[in-house]
Amino acid sequence: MLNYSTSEENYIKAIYHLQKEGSVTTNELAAELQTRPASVTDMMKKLRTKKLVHYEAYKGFKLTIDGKKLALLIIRRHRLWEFFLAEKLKFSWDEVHAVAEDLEHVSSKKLIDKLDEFLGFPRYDPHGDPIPDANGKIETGKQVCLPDLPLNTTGIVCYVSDQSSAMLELLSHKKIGIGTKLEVKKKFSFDQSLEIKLRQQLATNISGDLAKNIFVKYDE
Amino acid sequence: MLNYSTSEENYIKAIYHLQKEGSVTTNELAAELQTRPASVTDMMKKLRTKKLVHYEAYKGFKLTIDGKKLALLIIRRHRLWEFFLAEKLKFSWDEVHAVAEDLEHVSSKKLIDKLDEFLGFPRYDPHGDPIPDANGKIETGKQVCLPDLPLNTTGIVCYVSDQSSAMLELLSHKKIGIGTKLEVKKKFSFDQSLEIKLRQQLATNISGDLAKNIFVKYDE
DNA sequence: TCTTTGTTTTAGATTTGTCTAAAAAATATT
DNA sequence: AATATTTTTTAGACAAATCTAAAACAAAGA
Repeated sequence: MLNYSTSEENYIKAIYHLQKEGSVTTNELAAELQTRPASVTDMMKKLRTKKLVHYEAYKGFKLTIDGKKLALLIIRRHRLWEFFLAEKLKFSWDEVHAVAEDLEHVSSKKLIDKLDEFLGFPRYDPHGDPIPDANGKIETGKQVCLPDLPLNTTGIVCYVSDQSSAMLELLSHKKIGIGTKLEVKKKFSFDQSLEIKLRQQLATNISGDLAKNIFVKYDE
Repeated sequence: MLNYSTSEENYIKAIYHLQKEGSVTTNELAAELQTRPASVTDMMKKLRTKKLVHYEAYKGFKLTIDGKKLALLIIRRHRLWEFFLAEKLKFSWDEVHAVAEDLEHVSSKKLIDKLDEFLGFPRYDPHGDPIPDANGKIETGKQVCLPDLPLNTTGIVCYVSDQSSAMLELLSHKKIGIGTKLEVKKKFSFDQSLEIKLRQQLATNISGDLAKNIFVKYDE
């Protein structure tokens, strides 16, 4: 894999994030990167000659296979550093992003793969976003704790952080386990309790304490 | 502390390393940084306006107080990352430098101070060079294991890595302890054994196995 | 001291990434 | 369909960091 400038990497990453589907426009990219449309056009020409984007004048851009690979590599670096900062250096949830923005451009492959190993091959960053593996494979969807599941979005329970018998007793009584599908219908700010829909039917209430320990996967 | 470009930081670091004493010349710096004398002159004018170096045309350069502070900060980052790479990511001794060259330019103060804490406030990097603390204080001298002590240079024993009773018995028999002054007079490649001078007088022989576990401080 | 040699600086060009302002193309409106 | 609006691209400029080639300066030798 060749080496790319910080600027090139930031463009590639931004296209990846915007390119949920369809292609990305000049103005969208300029807004995302806090830059001017003219700068975007300049950079797109360069990334086209490097075969990282498909681009024809006035027709928007899409990542090529190579561009997508590069994007996933940068995201891998970013999310591994975020995990490191939160887990090992005890940065708070909201501080990790800014620092990872810088660290993600350090390009040593060995560094990232060893960091991955050191961290125990984590699968999600501190925001619940999946971390691509060394081959660029990435899970679809996101993993968050139950209070962070958007309203009326189906999530699948995938992990429970507190494994005490008291916790497990409560869960089995409510018939919630790994793989259970659920939706959050309402959040009560008073006590952080949630009203959820279980297996497309039953409505139940869950305390804030319980909800914090339940992790679910969902598709954005 | 303001923010400086990677290039500016590399110049500052290079001046610090060359500026053992006296001032640094254009050609010296150009050689150190693998660049051209003309580029050095250009950069020196810039660093002068930023008050990081003292510089008059044709008279060489010296770091200002601020320049020295910045140099020590960069060296702190570099050596902490080296320690991290060797200690946590299990990079080998000779691989850490290149990667740390990139990491050292990530400028978050909080990152470095938290990394320092995470690593347990190490005092020496994997090459035995001292790590400046958060205030920019740095020890003079270097810490290495005995086989790496240059010939005919006085070192002071400061640490013994293997603390087994067999090891300590051998050391006390040879009257070597923390604080003992010694010099290496000869190294035998056949078995890595050393001939050393103890307390400015006695000559003794030390096996390679023993020598590897004895750490000494010395001034360069 | 004058001259030669070597070092350092200047002048001008290049590359990368950005910008502004104007032109061109695409899209929307009447 | 013709016109107005918005989007995108081009053209030309700029700052940072570098380079080459030439000029200026300093140091050393005759």
